[in-house]
Amino acid sequence: MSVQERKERERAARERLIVATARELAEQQGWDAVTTRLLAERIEYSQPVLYSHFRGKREIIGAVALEGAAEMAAAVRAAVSGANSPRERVAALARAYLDFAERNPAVYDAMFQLDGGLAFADEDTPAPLKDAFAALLESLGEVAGDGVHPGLFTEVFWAALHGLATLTRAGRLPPQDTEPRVELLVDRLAMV
Amino acid sequence: MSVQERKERERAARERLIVATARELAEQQGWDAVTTRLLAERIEYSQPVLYSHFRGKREIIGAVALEGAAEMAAAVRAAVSGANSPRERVAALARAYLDFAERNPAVYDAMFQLDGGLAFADEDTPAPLKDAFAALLESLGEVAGDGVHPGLFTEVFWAALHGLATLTRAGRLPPQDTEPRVELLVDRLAMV
DNA sequence: ACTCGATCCTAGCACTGCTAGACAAGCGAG
DNA sequence: CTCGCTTGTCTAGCAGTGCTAGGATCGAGT
Repeated sequence: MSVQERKERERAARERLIVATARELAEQQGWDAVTTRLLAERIEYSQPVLYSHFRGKREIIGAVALEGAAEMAAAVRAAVSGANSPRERVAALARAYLDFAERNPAVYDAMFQLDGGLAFADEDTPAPLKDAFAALLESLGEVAGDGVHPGLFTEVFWAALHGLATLTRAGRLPPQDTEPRVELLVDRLAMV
Repeated sequence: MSVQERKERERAARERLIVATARELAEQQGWDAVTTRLLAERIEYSQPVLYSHFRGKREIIGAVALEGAAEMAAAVRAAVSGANSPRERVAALARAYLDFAERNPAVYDAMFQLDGGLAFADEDTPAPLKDAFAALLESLGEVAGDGVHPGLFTEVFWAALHGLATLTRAGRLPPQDTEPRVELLVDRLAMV
């Protein structure tokens, strides 16, 4: 069975290569440039190979989104761990979130803007997505305030961050005032 | 010159027909279904006619977005006018905003999600967009709180609403808890 | 060494946004 | 009333998209 195991390993490696290449291409030239043809050429295989790994382009986007969710969760947790007061934890979380969105715009798009065919806020939501939300909940739950459901508070805070991230990146908000916006958001929403 | 005037009138009418049909089609079947072919068929002209009115599909989306911005501004102002306390004004504004996004998802997408080729937060931003932001500013500026720039406060509040609207509609947030989310947002952010 | 199944690629389909060039309709001039 | 000409419209087609059927090829197990 060693042969089969090797093939499966190689296959898994190729799948990772597809996802990594798609992500790289999207970050460099935007998701519009991630055509199945160009992606196939970059991984040095023909188009149909992509479809032996994924149902279609949507699933490739979804795979990038899952990868991004795991990274974002880690980034948020790392940022939070360096702060000691609840106020600083929330501020660090907000900055880490917006920073991630700014540095990985294509991944952020894959997660929230594009259709990756992923289920959200559901029982069959993929684990990385649930965990990313959990990472937010861990720090935000403690500042929800009396009588406010931590989950609900996290949703609202997250929505505010998401709004700032998308509107800024789409040119709807001038980018220079990000820091005061974060300050305002944290000061008002979090009960410290 | 009467002949030319008539022609210009007819041409303007056809342009309105294009925008209205695109919007209708998008609301019914989503923007993916708004292909230039189908749109042309619906208005009972051939494809190139579309390109004699707009540079391309982007500009058609942009036209829908401008129409939507005007309507949203009106909806917000109408909702606000019925409330007397600042607290109620802000709450009414928030509900009107989210209500508009929910009832006109395709228009909302044209405004904020899709690329309509419009300039934002810029000097050559089209008037309807500036006015829509002004409509928000009128009611939100008064509850910004001491020492907080009204424009900055409006941006943050708007971003929060935008986040709630998009995440809810994309299935990222369960739709039933919209009202408590609005309550939380208004209670915390607005200084009344 | 050979068979046969897994794996991959070539070629192509239906569709997209967009455009060149042929064609017809309707205007103003004689 | 007729004739040229501008203006407007349509047919046909291009290049590119996601996706797939079917044949070629390669390699593992007998």
